[in-house]
Amino acid sequence: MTGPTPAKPRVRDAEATQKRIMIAAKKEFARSGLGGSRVDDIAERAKANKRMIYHYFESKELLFQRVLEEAYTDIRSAERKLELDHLDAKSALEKLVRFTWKYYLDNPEFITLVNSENLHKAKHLKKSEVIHVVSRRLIDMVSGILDRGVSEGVFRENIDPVQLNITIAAISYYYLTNRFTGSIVFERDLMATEALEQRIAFNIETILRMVCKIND
Amino acid sequence: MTGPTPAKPRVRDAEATQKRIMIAAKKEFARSGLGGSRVDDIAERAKANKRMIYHYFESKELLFQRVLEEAYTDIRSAERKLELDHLDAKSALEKLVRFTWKYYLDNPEFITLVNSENLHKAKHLKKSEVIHVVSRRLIDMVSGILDRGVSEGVFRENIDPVQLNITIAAISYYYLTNRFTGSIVFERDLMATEALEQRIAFNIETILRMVCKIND
DNA sequence: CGGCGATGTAACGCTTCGGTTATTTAACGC
DNA sequence: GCGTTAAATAACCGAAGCGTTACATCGCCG
Repeated sequence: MTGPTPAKPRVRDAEATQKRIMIAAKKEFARSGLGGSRVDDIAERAKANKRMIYHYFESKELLFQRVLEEAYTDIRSAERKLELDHLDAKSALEKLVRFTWKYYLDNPEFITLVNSENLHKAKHLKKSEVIHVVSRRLIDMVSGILDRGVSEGVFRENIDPVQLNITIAAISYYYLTNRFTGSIVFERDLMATEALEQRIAFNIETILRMVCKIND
Repeated sequence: MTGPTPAKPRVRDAEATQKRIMIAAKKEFARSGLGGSRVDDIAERAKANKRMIYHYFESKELLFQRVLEEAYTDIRSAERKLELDHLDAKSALEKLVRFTWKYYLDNPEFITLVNSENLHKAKHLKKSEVIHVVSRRLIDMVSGILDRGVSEGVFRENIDPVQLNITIAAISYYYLTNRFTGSIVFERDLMATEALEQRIAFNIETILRMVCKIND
């Protein structure tokens, strides 16, 4: 990707400018949503000119679509790198739950982008081509773990992989996206270190008790 | 509140106007978020004048705060009307899970308002006085059910009522707030009647398996 | 080395939006 | 009925905000 001439410093670099715009846009969209973000702010943050945004991305909405697509392909690609196949089913599932939690925690912009997209009834994601390919692989992964768990005799039968997938995401996603109102409603700092540790432990237990035949 | 003269029809009715503004604002804020909503649109929808909004509510933000507060007191008051005390612990918990699901389903604006507030880091809810009172009652309610379940010998001990509360909300909330992107990612209509029935069943099972000592 | 497309800058235009001012009109006590 | 106060309207203002236009400059290839 860096090309055959990495030593040659280019003053004008189309690729680098686009990347800076994407990174800046992701941050801005995550901070303020699609409607709340300002194109001028994105340009400034990207150390680029507003004209460049329209040159490379055509419109604010198309830029948002690109950012959103990248966010989805990024998380799906990280999931695939987990290499869960060589683990026993229970360990694989626990690792997936842990991964999901940590990914949301480390990449809070993913959550905000998805929230913003749902406020717009997924009109941008609808136009995306790649989304189906990467999504199917995730479902297949969970489906595979479930099947393996049944063969091993540790998981219950006939669990819908989609429902499980949604639940794994839900228990981490909700906690983190609503951390501000949640900290007020429940009168405790949900982002304190011990609170976070307590939550991931609770989440693992929730999922394992859901799928496992026997619970200690 | 209606006063001693309910039969007398008043052309100018401060109370009614304020109520119309609140209802209109709730719809608009739910549809577009705080940033995406337009004060003019709220005024039009309320069949009032923009000046009236500023007269009664001072600013767009304070109007949002009032709408948000009302949304919270509404759901908490509905929860209290459930009368779960006379039920056995397991039935009470199942009823609460069903209620939460149905409430989010019937009042989608609650979810969008909370999302919008979290995008703003709960700056409006922070200023609210009533929120703590109504929230504490919810936690006490779940805490009571858990205690009763332990006495009855059906629930496990030492389950954190706050974590359980969060999880009950999460598994319904996430499914519904992300129904648009979810329907694309999972390639099925998450809002189809059978899909909704499947989900509530899955959610009840998730919660009961989490707290119950023995699962069939 | 010269021209041409790709990369970049700056300033502007037209609309929208939150909030205000000026003005009108209904209700109600006296 | 009449004057005062509260309720309501409409026209307006300044600031943003998205997107464009006009203009400059770099790099590359013939």
